[in-house]
This record gives sequence, structure tokens and C-alpha cells, in this order.
Amino acid sequence: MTEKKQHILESALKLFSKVGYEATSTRSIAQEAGVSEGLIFRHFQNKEGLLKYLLERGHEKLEKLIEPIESLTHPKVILKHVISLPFNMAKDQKEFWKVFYSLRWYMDIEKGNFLDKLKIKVKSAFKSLDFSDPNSESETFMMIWDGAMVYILLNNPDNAFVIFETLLSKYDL
Amino acid sequence: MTEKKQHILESALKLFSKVGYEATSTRSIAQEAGVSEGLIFRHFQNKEGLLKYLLERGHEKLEKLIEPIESLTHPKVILKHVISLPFNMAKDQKEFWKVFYSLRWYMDIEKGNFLDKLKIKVKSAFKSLDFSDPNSESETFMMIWDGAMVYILLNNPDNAFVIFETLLSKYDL
Amino acid sequence: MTEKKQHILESALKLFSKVGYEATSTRSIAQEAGVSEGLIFRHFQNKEGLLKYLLERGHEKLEKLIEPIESLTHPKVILKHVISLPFNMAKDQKEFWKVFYSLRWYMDIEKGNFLDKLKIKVKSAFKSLDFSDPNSESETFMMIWDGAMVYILLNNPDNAFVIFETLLSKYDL
Amino acid sequence: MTEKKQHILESALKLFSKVGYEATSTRSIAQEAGVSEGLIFRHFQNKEGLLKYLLERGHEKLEKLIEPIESLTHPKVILKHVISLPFNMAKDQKEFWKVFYSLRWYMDIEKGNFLDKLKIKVKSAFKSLDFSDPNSESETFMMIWDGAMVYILLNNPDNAFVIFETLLSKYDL
DNA sequence: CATGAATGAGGGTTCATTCAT
DNA sequence: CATGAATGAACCCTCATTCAT
Repeated sequence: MTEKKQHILESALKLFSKVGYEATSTRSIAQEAGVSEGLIFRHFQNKEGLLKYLLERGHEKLEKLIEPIESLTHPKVILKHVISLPFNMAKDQKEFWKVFYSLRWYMDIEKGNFLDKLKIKVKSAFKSLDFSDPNSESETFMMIWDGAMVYILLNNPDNAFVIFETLLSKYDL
Repeated sequence: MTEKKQHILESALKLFSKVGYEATSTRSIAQEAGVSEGLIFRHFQNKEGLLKYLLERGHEKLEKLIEPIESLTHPKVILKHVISLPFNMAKDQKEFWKVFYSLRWYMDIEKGNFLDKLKIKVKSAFKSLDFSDPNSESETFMMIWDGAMVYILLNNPDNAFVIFETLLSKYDL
Repeated sequence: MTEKKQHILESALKLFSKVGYEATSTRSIAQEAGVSEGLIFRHFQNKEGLLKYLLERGHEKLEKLIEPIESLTHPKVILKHVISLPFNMAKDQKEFWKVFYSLRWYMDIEKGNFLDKLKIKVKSAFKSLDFSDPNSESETFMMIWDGAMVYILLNNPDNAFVIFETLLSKYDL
Repeated sequence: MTEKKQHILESALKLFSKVGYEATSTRSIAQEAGVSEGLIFRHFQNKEGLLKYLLERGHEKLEKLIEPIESLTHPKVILKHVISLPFNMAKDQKEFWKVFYSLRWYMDIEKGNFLDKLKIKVKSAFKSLDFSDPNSESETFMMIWDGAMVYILLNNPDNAFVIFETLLSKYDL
């Protein structure tokens, strides 16, 4: 990974998350990265290749986020940990999620294993807690999780903590 | 409103919701509508004008959705009614929301009064129910509402009703 | 057929025949035609579409060249008429053939019916003249015809008439 | 001549003859040769340099083809020998001629001495045979020779031998 | 109201070529 | 000798938009 390739990746993520994938020209990426336009195509084949690469790298980072959760056992701790994720994101994670969330409306972006793994963990937690329908509970929980994610990303709220607390109370966490 | 203008609107909404606003060319709209490309610009000035028009018309329809809620008084009935909205959408409403939800990531789309009115109504309901922090409660409630909306639009699930029920239980509705 | 479309066709034929299809940019065609580059694509879809159109039009013109030959009956007159074709070409026919002859090395350009029709006529002539192997004779004749065509196009010779006569003598025409 | 340089030459000849000089990218040559793109430029300065080199080497090989003819004295033997050349070509000679023949439409490729030497030899043969106009005869003969060459290269025919015989009969060879 | 020819800026991409290593 | 990262000009093509009819 050369420095310039890295620059391209950073600039692309930044621009994709700021104005959207479609609205971002390869020209603007090159400019932002201080690089010739051709270099983008040498490294990533085409614009979509660059996007794919970005998404893969994003997923890899997310996988690492999940590891500490995997080893948790107490159900309420699990749920609390999962629901806290949207409220604790680094900047580049936010950028990644913005791209991801805006793209899923029109592109087949397999969420990879990340959200699935999360849901499985959540479901087992609800099972442990003797919920009558763990399936629907986990589905609903993840739906809310998604809502929280979107809320954070779009509004960047000051009162995130209060929302978080309110959410916890719904599940007695 | 001539018939052709109507065709343009329908085609645009269909395409915007299917492939996205940016990815939809005025040419494809004209083709889909069986109309010359120039006519789009005669009627709507430019592509963005067409979008704006579409969004306004969408909001108008939504306003009508809200009217029956406005007159409700019992707080639990209000909440139930509001949270049921994502689960009861006509086809063109879905198309509208898809466009709206995908666009809000990168465009300044004033949600208009619709969501605000809904939130106000919800907040007063929580107040009536003596929740300690009606503000955060309504904020959280609408966040979940959003999550439900996205969930329905993206997954078009069979088990929507079960999710709906699960959601109701969280608020004892 | 608008005037501008006609200009594009003329410019394209001119440039294709002068520097070759591959080496001719759509930009240069537009410039030569005094037309915006986009117009080429509106009228002909893409560069290859323009070429195809040109080739078809060329073939149509050739078909007309063949008509007077079709009605001939005397075998020697037929052969003489056919072999004279390369030596009697208008400017735009020359341009067409240059494009055609340079392209056939790497592209599947079905010669259309023109050369085939010519060969059939030639074969029947050789049959009438009681040649022992009319098939090979006509094949060879057309091969020489091709050689003459190339010779004329590439060298634009002054002594074309002498060559023509020399050729006739080979077949006692 | 390193092995890699040789690979480049072979790959270039192969690709030039298959898809044409213009349509062949230096990248594709490097790939085909299993070599870095930069190496092409180290060895041949630029793409045209590579072509020139190839053409020179081709001509050198042709010179060797001519040597046995140079020493011939009997005019009919000479003519027969010359006209047989198109029908007896090795694979790489064919590749060379394809490149040569497709390029001559738009590039100044001095045919080198090969064809000239051939023509001179042919002319002297016709002189020996007391043809009234040896000049035109040799010109015409070489024109037919060219036609045969093109015919062989483009059609790769099974019946080449019959054509050859038919051609001989035209000159009582 | 409606068409469709026409534009020109900008889109993604490929190209031959250079240069530090 | 050989690589491969990097360039920037040019490529074909699509876009939203205009305008005469």
C-alpha cells in the first residue's frame, strides 16, 4: 500500500460520505488526494472497484469491533454493548456507515457478516432472557439499532447519551 | 395538469425510487413517460425542480395521513396510530419514502411539517402518560419510528405484523 | 437527414479514409463537421455505429453500380465491365473503399452482397466461355480485381489505363 | 538480445497482426510477453520504435527469401518463383505481412527494397520474354502478386494450389 | 403544449510514456 | 536489465439543458 493509494482511499471515503457515491467524480477524488486521475484506475480498476475496496476495508474494521462482544456471556451485558455501538463511533467509522447506509437503497451491498453476527448474538441473549419470541425480538432490536445508527449519523446530536439511556430503559438494561 | 405531465411525474417517482435520483437521467424519465425530453424542462424547469415538485406532492399526501391523528386525544391510541404508519403504506407512498430516505443523506430536504407534527403529537402523548422525560421519549420514539420505516421499505417483510406487535409491547400499547 | 448529420457523415468518411478508423477521434470528426461532439452520439449511438452506417450507405451505392452489369449478357463484356470498375471510381467511392479495405484486416465486415454478386456474374461468364474450371477462374479473377482495387487506391497512378489494358490482354477482352 | 526483449517482439507481432497496431496497447503487449510495461520503452524507445524494429526485422527475413531468386536466370522460372511466394509463407511471415498490409493504408512504410527488387527482377524477366511493354507487365504482375498475397492472408484458403495453377496459366508458366 | 435537434461541460476510463528504485 | 508506481492528455460517451419549430 503506497502512500498515494492511501490518500486516494481517504479522499474517496471522505467525499463519498460527504456528497454521495454517485455525485463524487473520480476527478474530485484525485484532486482531493493530490494525485493524477489515472492512478485511481491503476489501483482500483474503476470507480466501483474503489467503492468495493472501501466497503471491504470498512467491514474488516467492523469485524474487530465485534470481537469483544463475541466473548461476552451475560445477556443483558450483550444487549447493552450492542446497542451502545451506534453511540460510540470513530470518525472514519461514521464516514463508512454514511456511505453504506446511503448506498443500500439502490445497491446490493451484502452487509457481510457484521450485522448478521450481531443479530445472532442478540437473539441468543433474548433466548437466555426467556423472551417468548426471541426471533422477533432480535429482529426488532436490530431494527431499533439501525434507527439509532441513522439518528446518530444524520443528526450528530448533543443529547445522544439521553437517547441511549431512554433506549436502555425499554429493555431494562 | 395535462396527462403527459402526470406521466412524467409517475415515471420520475418510479425511477427515482428504483435506481436513485442521481442515477436517473432525464432521458430515461422521458422514455419511461413516452414523452420528449424537452417537455420535462418546460414543465419543471430542471431536474431538481421535478424532484422538488415530487417531494411537495408527497408531503401533501402525508399531511392527509396526519389529519385523522391530529384529532385523536387518547395518548396510547395516538402512539399506536403513529407507530402503525410505517406498516400501512400504499405503493406510491413507499416510492416517495424511498426517494426521501435515500436523499436525506446528502441533500437538505426539509422534512416539512409532517415528521415534526408527528413528533409534537407524540411528545404530548408521552406528557399525558406522565413519562419523566417526554422530550427524550418522543425523540427516541420517532427514532424507532424511522427504524421501522427503513426496515419496511428495505426488506418488505412478511412478518411485519409480528414486528409491529413486538414494538407495541415495548410501550404497553 | 438533417444537414448536420450529413456533415458528420462526410467528415467521418473523409477522416476515416485519411488516417484510419482507429486513429480518428470523435472529437476530430466533430471539429471537421463544425458540430458538437455529442451530436455524433445522438445520431449514431457510438463511434462504431457511425462506421456501420457509413459502410451500409457505401454498400447501397455499390449496389447501384452493379445494376447495369446485372443486365449484361455477353460474357466478355461482363468481364471487361467488371474489371474496369476499379479504374472508374468517384472520389467518395474511393474513400469508402479505403476505409473498407483497411478495416477488413481486423474487423468482420461482411462484404455484403456486392462482391459476391460480382463473383457470381463473373463465374457465369467464365462458364459461358467454356473455361475448364470456372470456379477457380472466377476466384482468381476476383483476386486480381482486388489487387487492382488496392493498386489504384494506394498509388493513384497516372498509367492506370495501361495497366487496365495489360489486364484485359490476359483474358483476351 | 535478451530473452525478454525477444518475448516483447513476438508478442507485439502476434498482437499487431491479430488486432492491429492502433488497437494494440503497450499494456497488452507487456502482459502477453510477461514483462513490465516499462521494459518496452527501455528497449524500443516508444511504441512506434517497436513497430519500426519489427518491420525492419521482417524485411531482413524477406531479403533472405529473395536471395535464391536473385541468382535465377531463366525468365519463366523467375516469374514462377516470384508468384509462388504468397503461397509459401511461414506463420511469422504471415504475421509480418498482415501488419505490413494493414499499415500501408495510413502509414508511410517504405516497402524497403524487397518488393522493388522483386519488381526489377520481374521486369527483366518480361524483357527477356520479349513482352512489348515490360514496364506495365511487371507493374501488373506485381499488382496481381499483391492481390494473391492479400487473398492468402485474408482467406487462408484450402484451394490455394488451384488458384496458384490458374495464375500460372495466365503467363504460360 | 410538445417535439427533437443541438450543445458543451463533464463523466469514467485508457493510453503511451517517465522515472525512481 | 527490469520493475511498477505515477502522470496527464486524450479517449469515447452521457448528461442536463436550450431553442427553433
